Amino acid sequence: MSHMLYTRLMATDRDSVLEAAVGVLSRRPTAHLDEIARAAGISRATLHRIFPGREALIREVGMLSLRKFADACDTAGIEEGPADAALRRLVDAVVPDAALCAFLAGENQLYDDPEINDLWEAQDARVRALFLRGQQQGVFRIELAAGWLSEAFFDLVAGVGWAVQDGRLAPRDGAYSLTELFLGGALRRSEQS
Amino acid sequence: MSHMLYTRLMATDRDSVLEAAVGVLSRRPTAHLDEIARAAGISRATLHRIFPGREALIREVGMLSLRKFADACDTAGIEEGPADAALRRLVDAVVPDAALCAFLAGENQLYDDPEINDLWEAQDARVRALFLRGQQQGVFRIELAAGWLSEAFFDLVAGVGWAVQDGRLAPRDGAYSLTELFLGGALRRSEQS
DNA sequence: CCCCTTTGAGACATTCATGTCTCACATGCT
DNA sequence: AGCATGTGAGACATGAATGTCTCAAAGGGG
Repeated sequence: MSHMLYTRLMATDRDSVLEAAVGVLSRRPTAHLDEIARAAGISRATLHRIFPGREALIREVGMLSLRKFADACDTAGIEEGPADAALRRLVDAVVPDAALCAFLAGENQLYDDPEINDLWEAQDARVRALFLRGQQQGVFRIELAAGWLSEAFFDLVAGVGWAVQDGRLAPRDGAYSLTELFLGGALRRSEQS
Repeated sequence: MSHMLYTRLMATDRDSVLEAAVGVLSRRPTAHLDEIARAAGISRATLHRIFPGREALIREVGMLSLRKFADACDTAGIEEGPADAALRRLVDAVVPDAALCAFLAGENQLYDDPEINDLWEAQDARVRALFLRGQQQGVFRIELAAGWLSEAFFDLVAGVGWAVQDGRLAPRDGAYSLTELFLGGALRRSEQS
């Protein structure tokens, strides 16, 4: 009985620790465990009790980030309807977790793990497919490779994550700024489409 | 006499080592000194003779990167003429050294150094001023904050650096892809401006 | 041809983050 | 109150990367 309760408490604890870890690691990938533990409000000993070691912690953060990104793609339904509308939905779904994407972008060592790499590859393929579909639908420019659009999109999502974390961008401006710049570009147009 | 010759040799050596270091560090900020030395084609001992230690090496790479970026801003003449044309010139000037920007973006610890931070602040201010001028000239959209445009621009430059380094983007496509996406956005427009 | 300088390879000490352990304390339940 | 479990603080060992040294070899200049 108490076992199940502990399990549930541990679960929420794990996630809250992981989110605190993202906050630190997305900004400083080499942060010490002391720092991460302090950010999570626990001691280094407890951190070690939850995760066997640094490697495991990083891995778990990566898995959480990828899971959340996959969830965002699901809720946004990026394979449904017009590609531009799908992308707008994706932005809205993913910007709240932009810090996770910033972490994924900065922690290249993550992709040494085959499972992580496969998961990432799968999500990346989904996004690439979205851009490819958009080009076939005639809503995205065909002069820019779908792979580049996908890559640039991730870069900007990560950029929003960093900017919000450092207070250079208001959280509520994130989605708008990202969507407008990515879809519309920086140039002002006399003739509005 | 031989002294001056040595000095010159050392100087070119320093720069070539720094460039090799950028190649490694922009992708893996935690790379060991062995790795960096091997990438530069020298031994760890010689690396230590040129730079007192890891910290100094990182610092020098940061200084070189900032210097090169400042040079790119100078050659592009970003404070001259229409802002959109200035930005195109800046892209052309900076894309060859995009890996350096990728390094600057990933090595946040760099900015603990006041001198580095000041140099960066100065360049960032120049780019922000460019976007602000563009907005005043009516060529850049005013719905997007100049600070955000500047930040997103750096993110995309770094993204180009990473993509080129990993072979996901052809070097000669870098400038075009960056300019077109950043200025024009991903959306295709029926009425071409 | 000899000497000077630089380099590379390796051994060695040192530092620091990590991983492991113990113990005292707090909290929650019976 | 008594007990059990989880936690924090700290000591300690370990391992890896760094910093320092020596020495033999290579290359260049006089």
